[in-house]
Amino acid sequence: MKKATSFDIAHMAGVSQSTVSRALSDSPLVNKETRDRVKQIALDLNYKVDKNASNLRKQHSQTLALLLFEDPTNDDSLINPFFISMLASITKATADAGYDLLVSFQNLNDDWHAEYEDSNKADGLILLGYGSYTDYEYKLSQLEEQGTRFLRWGAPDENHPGVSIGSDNFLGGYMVARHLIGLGHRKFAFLGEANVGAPEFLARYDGCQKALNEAKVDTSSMLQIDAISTDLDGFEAAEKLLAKIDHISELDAIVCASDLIAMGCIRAIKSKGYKVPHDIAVVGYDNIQVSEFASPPLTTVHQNTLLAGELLVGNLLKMIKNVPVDDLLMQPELIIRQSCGATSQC
Amino acid sequence: MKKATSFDIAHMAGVSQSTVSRALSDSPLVNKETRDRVKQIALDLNYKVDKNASNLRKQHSQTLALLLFEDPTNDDSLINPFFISMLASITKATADAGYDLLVSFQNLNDDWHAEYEDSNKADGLILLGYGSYTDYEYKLSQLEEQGTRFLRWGAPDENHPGVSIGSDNFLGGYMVARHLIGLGHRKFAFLGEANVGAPEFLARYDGCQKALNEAKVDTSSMLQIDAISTDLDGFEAAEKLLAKIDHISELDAIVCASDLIAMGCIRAIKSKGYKVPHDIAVVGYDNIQVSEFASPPLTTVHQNTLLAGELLVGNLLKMIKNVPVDDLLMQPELIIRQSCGATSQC
DNA sequence: CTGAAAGCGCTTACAG
DNA sequence: CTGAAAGCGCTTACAG
Repeated sequence: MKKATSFDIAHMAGVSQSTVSRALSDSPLVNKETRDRVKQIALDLNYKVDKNASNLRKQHSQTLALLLFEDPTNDDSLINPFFISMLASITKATADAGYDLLVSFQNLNDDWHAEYEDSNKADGLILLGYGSYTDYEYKLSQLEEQGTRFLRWGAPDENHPGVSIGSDNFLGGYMVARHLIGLGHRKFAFLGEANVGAPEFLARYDGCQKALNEAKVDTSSMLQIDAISTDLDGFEAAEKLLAKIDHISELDAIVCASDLIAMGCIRAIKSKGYKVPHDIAVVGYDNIQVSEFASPPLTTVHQNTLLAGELLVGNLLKMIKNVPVDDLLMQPELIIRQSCGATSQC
Repeated sequence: MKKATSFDIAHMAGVSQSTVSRALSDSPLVNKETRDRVKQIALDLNYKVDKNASNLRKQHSQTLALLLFEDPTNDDSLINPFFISMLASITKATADAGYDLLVSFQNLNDDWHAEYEDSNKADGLILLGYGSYTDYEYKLSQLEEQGTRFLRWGAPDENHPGVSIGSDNFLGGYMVARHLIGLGHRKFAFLGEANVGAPEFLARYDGCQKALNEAKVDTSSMLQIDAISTDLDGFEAAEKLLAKIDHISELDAIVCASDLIAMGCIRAIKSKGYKVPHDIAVVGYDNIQVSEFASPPLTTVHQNTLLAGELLVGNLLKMIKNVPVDDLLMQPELIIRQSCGATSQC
């Protein structure tokens, strides 16, 4: 059976096709009785407005595109749990706004910047990725040049084109260190890259440093080992760290740049026969689901992904309506569990 | 700047608009030089074919829709990790096939069945949901009646309309029990719903029973406590279970219908001062990421989500091309870790 | 309140 | 190998 068109409805209702279109879009221009009749027939025929035709005519798609890209050094079968959480909230917020969501995993090398808005597949883009945006800053500029509406998840940065929404990683790192200092810890190590290639991690590291400096803790000999956000890298980084010291007592606390790193770190510590937090405190970042079930449960920093998704979608929609929008920095929240030694049940 | 159209390109290339269209779609009908010239101009202008126009004309959308729905009794901010894994693999497989993916979280009550294909937003649907399909069997029938191409994730079932791809939960449950029996366990309990409302769980339960019967284990007094797939429900179900017995030695092994249930179960056992697997073995199902980092690491059943995604997308694409497609049952895989007492490091 | 008409930007028979 | 033309199914000025 061929799909019904607005002409079919018009014929059956004894009105013009224009009237059908108006009735179906609840135009106040059409007589209530006519409208109800048309709507009933549409319902009976299971008629749905053809989106392609409608979008072509209206010159927009009523859909948003979510471009997810991860550090290609990561195993791509394993999506960062934090992203997943964002994905879920963006999906929800998009649906709530009456838009469709096109989801796409992008390789950093692909020609992703061009595909979506230009072809009218989406009215705007959300860019979600870890790591340094410098790698594809050129692409962002191009996006902007083309007049594409896009919003980036990440720290606002004057040097980057476009507007962004991000979580205050500096503050998060600061909060973590303040908390550990308050618990009496003084000898710190940091696991995770702390360079411009990983701006989120670097900000966490810097925030940490600030708290230590404020507390007059000597950080000149503070150890830092690179690790990307995986359990395995965390494990290996912790092993390297442990190999560098003579005795576990040389360290009070290990600040990990992410929960995944912390999970691996705890594994490595345990495998050497040490106990967390008895021998050493470990904290993570992200509050991924695993962190709650870790042993011991991980003290970490929570980012409100639900709010983030709503903000991302809400502001992108504003941009599409040509409402100017500012960068946004969200406040993280410290989640205190057992791994730092703060609670009794260790 | 207004977006370039194929007419603009035609004008600049000094050819007709038809030729531009042909050149851009690599039609062999057009002279190589003409084609190259047209393509170069398109590149210079950053021209992209308008999808709405193209789709309208071709009468298909080159996109697939993924409809995710969960048991509404679940907290909807928490997506089942197994789904997430499926989502990732479906996204990838869809992209590999050159299709776009529309993602949507559905409420079981919504009018989801009608929206997608009828409006030409998608060429086909993938339905992904836990629980019983009987609730919305009517909607599936309607989908079929309308000639919508759709594929369901779940156990093939003669009573359900449409074709499905699923994992053999009965076999998974059977494998788990066989393994535990081989380890010498005889006194079993099952945590998770085992009724028609949760067909996946029921199949796991039944498979378990079969192995026990084959091994001549008396199952007449086997305890079973309902739980949906959350950590909290697992915790509460385990507490109920523990309250029903006089001493932990009355139980050898607890088979949990999902990893999330198992996580809660282990927490409950530990909180009572017992040790897993020393005092009692616990196994899960799904092999979600958490299971590996659990303490002790969880013995569980892995479902190959990567393959599942490829199969789902591949077969849906076949259906769209009117190639007949059969139901598929995938083989699960037992993942042996410490929680069952099989490995030394307990 | 309603209808006839134009046009969104393509693809693809049809004709040469 | 190329072009003129039709038409996909809508929405929305325009005219009444």
